[in-house]
Amino acid sequence: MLPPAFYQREDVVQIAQDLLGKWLFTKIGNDPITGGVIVETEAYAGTTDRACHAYNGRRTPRTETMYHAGGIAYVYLCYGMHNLLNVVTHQEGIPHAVLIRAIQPTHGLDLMRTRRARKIPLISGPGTVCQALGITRAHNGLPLSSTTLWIEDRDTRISQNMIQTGPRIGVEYAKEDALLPWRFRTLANAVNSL
DNA sequence: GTATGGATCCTT
DNA sequence: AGGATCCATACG
Repeated sequence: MLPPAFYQREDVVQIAQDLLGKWLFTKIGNDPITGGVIVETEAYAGTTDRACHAYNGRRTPRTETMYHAGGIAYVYLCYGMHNLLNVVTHQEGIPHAVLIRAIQPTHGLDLMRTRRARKIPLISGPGTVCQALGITRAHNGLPLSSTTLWIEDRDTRISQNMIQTGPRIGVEYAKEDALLPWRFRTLANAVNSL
């Protein structure tokens, strides 16, 4: 389990990179454990980031979760049909978050296949991650140290030169902030050698 | 109260 | 390239 201090650091862009190689798990009800290694993330930097839901201090029932202290899940519905999982970071009152975009599955593959009704060599895309792991808005606000949803550090190392950087997906409306290189993903060969 | 569009995914 | 699908938000 990662300590609160990991999530509560100031630099959400750094945390987004540090989350690569961490292990994300869920245990929903009586289902077996499902999970895998985080291989793609995006940073969302609060009130000054046009792509962030909390841009310009927007504070609504939905965004409220991001204003909590780092170390909990922010789950919201996107495009009317997809749950998206974020890791809340920074201190209370600062609405930073990291979107989990993809995992390399390791645990509970059969169940994840059932949930997705599809093949899962690598679970790519934030909507499909939640689908495979059974994450819904019911998990919004849950600590990432809970027994239902948690992140572990298993000393999996992703070296800096195995991380690819680029602009975030689907945020064209964010004008100049859409160009920020705040999307991070591990190269395929780094993933295969896990 | 209504209108608008989205941190997506899948099929054509 | 486009349709699905509906909540969250902004506005009046």
